[in-house]
Amino acid sequence: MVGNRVTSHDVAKAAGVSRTTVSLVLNDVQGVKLRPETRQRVFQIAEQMGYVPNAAARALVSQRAQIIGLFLTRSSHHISSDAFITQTLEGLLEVVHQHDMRLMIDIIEPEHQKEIYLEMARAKRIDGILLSGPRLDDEALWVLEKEGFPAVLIGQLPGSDFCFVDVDNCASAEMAVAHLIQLGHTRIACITNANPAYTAAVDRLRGYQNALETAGIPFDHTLVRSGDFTVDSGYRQMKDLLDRGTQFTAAFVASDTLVLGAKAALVERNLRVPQDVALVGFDDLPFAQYMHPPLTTVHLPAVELARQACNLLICMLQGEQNCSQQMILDTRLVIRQSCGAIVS
Amino acid sequence: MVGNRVTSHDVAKAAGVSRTTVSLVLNDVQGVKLRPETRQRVFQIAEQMGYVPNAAARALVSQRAQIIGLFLTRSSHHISSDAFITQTLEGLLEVVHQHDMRLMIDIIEPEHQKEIYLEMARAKRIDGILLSGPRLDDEALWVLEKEGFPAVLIGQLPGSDFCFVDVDNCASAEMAVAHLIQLGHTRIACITNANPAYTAAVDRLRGYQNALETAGIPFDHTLVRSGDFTVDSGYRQMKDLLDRGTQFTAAFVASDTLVLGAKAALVERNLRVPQDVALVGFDDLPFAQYMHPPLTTVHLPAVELARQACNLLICMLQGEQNCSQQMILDTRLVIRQSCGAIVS
DNA sequence: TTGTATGCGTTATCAT
DNA sequence: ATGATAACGCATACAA
Repeated sequence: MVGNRVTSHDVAKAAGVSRTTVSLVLNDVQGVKLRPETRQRVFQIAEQMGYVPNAAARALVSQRAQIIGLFLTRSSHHISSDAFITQTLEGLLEVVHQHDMRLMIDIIEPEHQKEIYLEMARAKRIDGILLSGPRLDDEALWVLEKEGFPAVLIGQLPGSDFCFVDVDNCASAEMAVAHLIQLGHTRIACITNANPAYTAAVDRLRGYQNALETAGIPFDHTLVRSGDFTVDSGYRQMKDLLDRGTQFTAAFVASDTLVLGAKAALVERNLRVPQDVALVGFDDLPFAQYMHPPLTTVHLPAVELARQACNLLICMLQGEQNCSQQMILDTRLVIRQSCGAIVS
Repeated sequence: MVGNRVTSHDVAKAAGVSRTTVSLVLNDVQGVKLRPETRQRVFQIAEQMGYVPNAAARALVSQRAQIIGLFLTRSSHHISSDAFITQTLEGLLEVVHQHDMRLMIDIIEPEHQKEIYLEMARAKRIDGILLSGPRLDDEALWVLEKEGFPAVLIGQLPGSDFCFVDVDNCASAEMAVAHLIQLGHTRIACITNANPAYTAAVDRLRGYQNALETAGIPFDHTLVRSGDFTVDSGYRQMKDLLDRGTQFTAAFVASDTLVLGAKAALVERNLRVPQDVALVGFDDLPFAQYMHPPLTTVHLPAVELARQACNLLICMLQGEQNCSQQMILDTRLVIRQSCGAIVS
């Protein structure tokens, strides 16, 4: 029973017609008049035999796999605590379903196997690529661009012509830090969400710097730490900041995931939020509003980001020219209670 | 440049050999002696032309897509806050890479589109199925079983012969609740992780009941609420429990994700953990140890669960008979500080 | 309105 | 040691 599936040939034989007719009926080809009774019979027999056209054969002849590939530029070790991924999946699957396509998912380890998606593209295993979190040091990306393979970035890659959907990470971070400054803070620590190979990480850091500069607060590199997507890194970096005795009254942590860890490090030292240290996050993950105190954070429209990226890619796949090339979605600062009241 | 890829024909022509030779060289077919210089040249030219065999053509002839399908039985609305998914992905991708296969992912909405994976199976779009969180009311599963399509469940489906990898949800929950009872609690609330269509949810609830029964504590249905995977549901159900004035000194929340929400509801009422309400979770998600107080919870080896399930499936795919059919992985209660000290 | 023939790009079975 | 040829299952231009 395993392996030998029913083919269009079987259906044709059972229905007493040719394979062509079967194909015509099942694909509902327009401009072809078939006798209703024939159509009816074929349809019914196909149904009852459980016939489903072979995907490989169909892909081979149609030159489209009907699959889009999602690639995550995280090392496998980091993916398990990344809430952004599930939000991306939600948006993607929604759109993918609408277009009767499928989603293939993979991660690109920074070290090796960088060319996985190049291979998948060349093998036509996927029709298009969605790349979440492009890295500046990703060489395969430039090849991809040169070959003109349909791709959309969730995030940005300065200097490339890729279509992308993103938020303004820099301005958003600036907004968050400005909020802290407005509350009277001048010693503000910063823990980035990832290492500087990720464009989003450098942009958020730049936003932090801009806010400082605008307020005339000198930049102090001893207040800055680099995270790596995980809760644990948030804890470690905040602990390190504390261990070194660096003085600060507020912290901008560039990802809510890391905030969880950072807050734990604070609590461990009996430091209260927001009385001793005000906290601003980034992403507005589902749990942010349920933290104690509820977290003030930059709302990132993650699901929508994924939806738009997927729509854009599918638009390109359908050969449309008028699909807008690059989109920046709005963020907003969601003020809750982790920064306390305004001290004007 | 888009679409017209280089084929084995192109490579053969450029190398001055036949397509057969190209295939032989690139697939490193054993038992065939090719002149080293020919092999060398073919290899080099294929490399420099960026030739990658067409996946569809290869799948068509080899009858294997080299893809395994992961199906999540969550509605799309629930997936975005589900940390279990990312852990599953981590384990899966690791194994899938080892075997040079790919991963396709999809969700099965409870309402409709139940037969998605049946179609993917019949279309041979995937070689095997990994189903995370089987539901009792999933009819397509029985068809799948009847057709003998390779599948492994992450979770269990009583009454079916599917291979599966799971933990003993009942015993684990019982262990967690027993811990609470041992600490002197008798009024213990319970918020399940999902609705009763999910086998894991009913098993965990049963464990709760067993612990009560063993301790001679009467079951009180007013202490039980049903969650739906989300942080929000944890909040709502705990709030509801509180609103109704139900008395309890401890709560077993069958998923750490929901604990986040449940704890927020407690805090909102100025109830302290563990002094006023002791809390035990389930899953031991990455953030659990960083909660305040650090969460006592049942450690679920989620990544390992996925790894084993994937190994099992690939084992079946390779036609091996000796792959163990069903596995139960160990859990353990990680005692942290959300239950306070023993009040003996 | 329906059937025949061809090609999609590969692998596998033969010959040479 | 290498090349021609036949599937794999489908879609489709073309013939009937």
